[in-house]
Amino acid sequence: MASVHIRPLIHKIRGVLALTNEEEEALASLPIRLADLTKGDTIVREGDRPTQCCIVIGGVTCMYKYTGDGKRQILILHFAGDVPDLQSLHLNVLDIGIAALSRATVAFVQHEHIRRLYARFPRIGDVLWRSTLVDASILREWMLNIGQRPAHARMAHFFCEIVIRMKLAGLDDNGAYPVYLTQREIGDALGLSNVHVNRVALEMREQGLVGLTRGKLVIPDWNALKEAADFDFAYLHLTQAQKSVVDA
Amino acid sequence: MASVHIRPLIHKIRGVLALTNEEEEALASLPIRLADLTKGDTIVREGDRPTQCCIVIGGVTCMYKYTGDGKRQILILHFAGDVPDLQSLHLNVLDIGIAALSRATVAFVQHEHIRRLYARFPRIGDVLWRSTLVDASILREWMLNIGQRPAHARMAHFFCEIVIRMKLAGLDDNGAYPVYLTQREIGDALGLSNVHVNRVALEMREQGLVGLTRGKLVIPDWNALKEAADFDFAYLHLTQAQKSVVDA
DNA sequence: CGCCTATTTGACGCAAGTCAAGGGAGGTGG
DNA sequence: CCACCTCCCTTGACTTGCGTCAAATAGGCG
Repeated sequence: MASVHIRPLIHKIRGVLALTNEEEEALASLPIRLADLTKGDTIVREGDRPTQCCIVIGGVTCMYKYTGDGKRQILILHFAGDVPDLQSLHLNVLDIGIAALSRATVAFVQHEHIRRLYARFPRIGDVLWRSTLVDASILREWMLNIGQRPAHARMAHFFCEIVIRMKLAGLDDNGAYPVYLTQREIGDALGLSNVHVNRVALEMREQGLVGLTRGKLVIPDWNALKEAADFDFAYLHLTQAQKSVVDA
Repeated sequence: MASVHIRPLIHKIRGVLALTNEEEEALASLPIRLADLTKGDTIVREGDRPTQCCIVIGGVTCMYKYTGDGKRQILILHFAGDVPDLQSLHLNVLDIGIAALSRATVAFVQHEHIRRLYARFPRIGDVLWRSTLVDASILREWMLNIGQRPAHARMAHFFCEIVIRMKLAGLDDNGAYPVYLTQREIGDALGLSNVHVNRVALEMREQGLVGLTRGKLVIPDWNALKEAADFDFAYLHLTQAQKSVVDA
């Protein structure tokens, strides 16, 4: 009973590795449980001990964490093909929560099935491990961003990353990117207040760096944005195949 | 030619896994090249394509990253037994630099030897993978710390983590912890200016939360510090064995 | 049309940055 | 053994980026 839903994951893996038919079939026949989510739905919470991983099929999800006095930091976003809580395979208590930031579809796969897949196809295991390392690299860049860059560059950098990662996931809608982020959420991701995000966003709009209307992100001048962001691809660890997708 | 130098790594792995004699011997006979470093020495830099990993044997090292205009963010510290650039096994270009923050000894192991070790002893491979996930968890907590906590709590949190991780590595010198951090370095780790670190550090000293003299960190009142830090262990993913070390 | 949520705007305050200068402490060389 | 140099810590005065509070629009949706 091969599933068409798993396609985004296969697409993502293909960016790193040329899959054999056998491997692809094994992926396609992973037993999954689908869930449709609306904006704001929680997928897993801090302290959970999941027995399954979650694969993003469509929409945007975020990993987040709260301080004791209720301030939220959004740690990373995930798009179609990403597996946000792959770590739960090795760390049994979750240190983070994951929620949907837009309407989203996710697929749940029991750990045992992933482990069995690894055992049969170590190359797939390696790619998944690799993807956790790329996520860690993204975290590091965000930390640099939040710790050292002023609000303007910080936001620009955030948008640069989103654009590239959405392009990779095939979510480019003719130069518009359907993130459905509120300014409050952007603030939680950047360590800024919603009010300040608003001020900076208006400024960036005037400068023709980004447009953000009705949840769609538009970049009128990529080079200007990249410049403002002090942006360097390297941390995304793109393969040759992925680079050509991004450049297109 | 079994090496005594690798002990800290074995110690760390033992915190997670009871090693068989065979496994331990394989670890002890890993071919390594030792290097003695002085404070400030660079181990690897952004853009490198290493063919080896680096194991911290003694001292403190840090992973860091610079913005285009020369501001440094320290991303994570590493102590005896840690393997800071394990990621280089799967990602061939480094997105970060690593340097010594004190006099330090590190051991270099060629990738191929680590891969061979994995192949023979998958359990060791799993523990090493796990350790990259714990590092990622630490990064996430730092991001929350930098993004959402005010300077006072931020610093307190930083010290809490250092104490626990140094205890785990067996570096507790009767309640004093030999970090050799300058206030500038602490600032680079916390996204604060050195001047502000100084002001907050003095305040914390007056409150009896931490003492930091001649590179030795002393915690007069652990509970008070923990309280001030909004600190929760969970993100360190300690095993039962490790918890009992920390509580001691 | 009316409600709810998100964006926008303004006024104000503060945490933290910047600049600059002085004082220690450790290391080095004459 | 002293003189000097170099970091680092400390302090003060001043500035500013960003947060907070509060209220006024503007959109989307039932």
